[in-house]
Amino acid sequence: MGEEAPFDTRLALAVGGDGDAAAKTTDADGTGTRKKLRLTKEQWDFLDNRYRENSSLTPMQKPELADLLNLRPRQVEVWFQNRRARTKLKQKELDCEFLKKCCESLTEENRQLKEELQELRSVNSRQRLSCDSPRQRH
DNA sequence: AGCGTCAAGAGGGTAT
DNA sequence: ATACCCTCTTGACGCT
Repeated sequence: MGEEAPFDTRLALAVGGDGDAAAKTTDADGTGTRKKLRLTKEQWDFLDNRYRENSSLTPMQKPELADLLNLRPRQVEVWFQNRRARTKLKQKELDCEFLKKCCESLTEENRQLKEELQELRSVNSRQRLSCDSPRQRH
């Protein structure tokens, strides 16, 4: 995967284009099922830029961003929360990959060392054999 | 149909 | 007590 572009063709449909994203989040149709909100690419990019500057919100930033992007402060808060979680998960995956490589190279090193040891042992036993054999008298 | 992604809810921890 | 965070979970949605 990777830090792929989070948006695709759905983008155009996000928040229905009326700008009132917040109103679309919960039970908008009165059926008890909450509607799925997708932030627009612009909203996402804006939040992402702010996230890259600072991964946590200052108390001033939350209402400011919410106002700017026409979202509820809670939505901005949740976005940052989820963004941090995604970053952390991504890092875990990278760490895991790194450890896997370490493990592979150590396994290979171990294999080579065992091979060397085996070789040394057989050389050693051959030498002992030749020393221990009865000496020929003339 | 199953899967991945994302926004949001729930619940618990911590600092002030 | 309340504001903020983290983690896990849920539900909607698009894609294959």
